[in-house]
Amino acid sequence: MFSIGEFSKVTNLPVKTLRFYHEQGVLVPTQVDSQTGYRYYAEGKIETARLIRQLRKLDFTLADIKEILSSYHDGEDILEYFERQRQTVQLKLREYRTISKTLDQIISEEREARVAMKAATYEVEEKTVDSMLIAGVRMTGRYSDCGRGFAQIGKQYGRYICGKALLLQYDDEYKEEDAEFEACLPMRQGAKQKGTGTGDVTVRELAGGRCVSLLHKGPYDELGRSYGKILAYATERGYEIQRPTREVYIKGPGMIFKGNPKKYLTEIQFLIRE
Amino acid sequence: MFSIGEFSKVTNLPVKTLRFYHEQGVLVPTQVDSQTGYRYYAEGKIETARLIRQLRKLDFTLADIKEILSSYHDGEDILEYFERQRQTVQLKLREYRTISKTLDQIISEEREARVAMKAATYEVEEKTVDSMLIAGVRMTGRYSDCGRGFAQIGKQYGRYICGKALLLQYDDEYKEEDAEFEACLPMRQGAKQKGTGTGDVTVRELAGGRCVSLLHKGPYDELGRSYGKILAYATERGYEIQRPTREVYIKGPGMIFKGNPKKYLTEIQFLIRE
DNA sequence: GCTTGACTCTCCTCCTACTGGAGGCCGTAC
DNA sequence: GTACGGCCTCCAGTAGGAGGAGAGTCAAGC
Repeated sequence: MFSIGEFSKVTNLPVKTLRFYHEQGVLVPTQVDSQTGYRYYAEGKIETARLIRQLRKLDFTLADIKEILSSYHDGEDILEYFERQRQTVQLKLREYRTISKTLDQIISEEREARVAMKAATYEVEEKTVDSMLIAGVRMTGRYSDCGRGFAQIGKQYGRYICGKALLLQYDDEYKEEDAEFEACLPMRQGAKQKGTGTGDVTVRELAGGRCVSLLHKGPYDELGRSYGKILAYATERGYEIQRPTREVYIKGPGMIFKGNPKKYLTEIQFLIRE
Repeated sequence: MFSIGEFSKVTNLPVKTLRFYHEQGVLVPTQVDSQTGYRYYAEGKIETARLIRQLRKLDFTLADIKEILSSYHDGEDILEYFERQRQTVQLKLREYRTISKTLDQIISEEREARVAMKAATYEVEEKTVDSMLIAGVRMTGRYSDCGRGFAQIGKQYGRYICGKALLLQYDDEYKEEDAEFEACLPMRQGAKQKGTGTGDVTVRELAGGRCVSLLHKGPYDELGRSYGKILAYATERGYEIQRPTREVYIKGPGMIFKGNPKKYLTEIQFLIRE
């Protein structure tokens, strides 16, 4: 017979835990001195303790363990317990996988935005953009409603998204109310048109080409100034601007944080005919 | 201003939870009626509530959320919180992955054993065994000490194990005390000799071939009877038995459960020269 | 002004699997 | 005599709520 302290050393279970297991009826001492209340464990209990430790490592609850220990003598229903446990664990696993992915995405987005912020000159530049696969929703109304479009794409093609949101503007002039635009998200290869073609989300290749580009830092209602600047640049050089023009949301109100509008970063792109 | 019930509907947070968040100082109502104690939330709190929900979905603790919410106004330390959180989540993810794997392994072993139990005829059979890659520990002593050998292999090559444990017996006769045997575990391709060759664990190909085989059901100390049976069969047919002979532990005392010795299943294999 | 039913309040307990600590009993060694 | 180690019970706390009791409050209908 072991005293609780000795048994604790033998089984690697803390004394507190042994007392707790006794209270819960999971691992009952062989004998309890009715005078002193001292617990004594027979040698055979070591095996039970080992078993409990193993099952706890597999994240079984104490209630399950108690059941397993009692039904264990009978027969072979053990497999069922393990299968149920596997289900439980798989569930948690999936949860954490999702969380981990989301966290990774947020972190890398934030990092990219930070790099872009550092490298930005806020001067008009000329560069080449590649063509890319996009999913887009054509809308008419206020620009501020574009969020609904992004949400719709996210819902249908969420797992294909592979870059920053952009907006295609089809109007020749600035319109407050009935603007024609398209909310777009870049897609990974493999994204395919899903809808029946009721005109909601279309997946297609967006052509690239030579363009003038300007980074705008600040809230969206100050975009006008930057548009003036880039337009002046293009006109000065006699560039012919192709519709639709593009806005790329390098850093805006994210999924989690709305962030500070003064730190929003938007790239304006005018594709030009050469 | 919303009452707690209205705010609950707007934010999809249970009333209980809102009260709890108030108590914890995470989401404090805009105003509390000092007479009635009624909580009232301004519209601006909806955004905060949404943010808290998102962060909870990412498994941040309430304490973290409280900190994030307060430091959020200042600036950009947010990334650090997310990185720490990712670490935490990765840890849990790894834990559950390990558990899930172990559970899968136990379940499939148990299933296999059950199938073997059903299909078993307990008659001597002739069959062909394939050659396989094994890790083995040569030992001298009692058979019952073989557990130490398996443990040693498990420690060094645990992740390569891909089948049932087996025992090679090098003696010509049955020995109680100074038996010569080797505890072996089948290895996946890719397992390579690790040790410096002090003679502990060796990894090598174990040749296959034609053999006579008998399934023994019951405790190990009753193996003798089955050995008698298979030996009689081989002698009768004039087969020449090759050393070492083999025992394959189809079902024995598992990692978790010792199980009922009466249900242990062991295959005896005698390779024969043709 | 009164009643009724829906809301809301505080306070308590419960969940899991322990951990930490206070205060006290028992036996032994010095 | 006392210091020490081992053991006991009981209480509190952890994270993030859920469930419920009993009492007060609000708004609408009569």
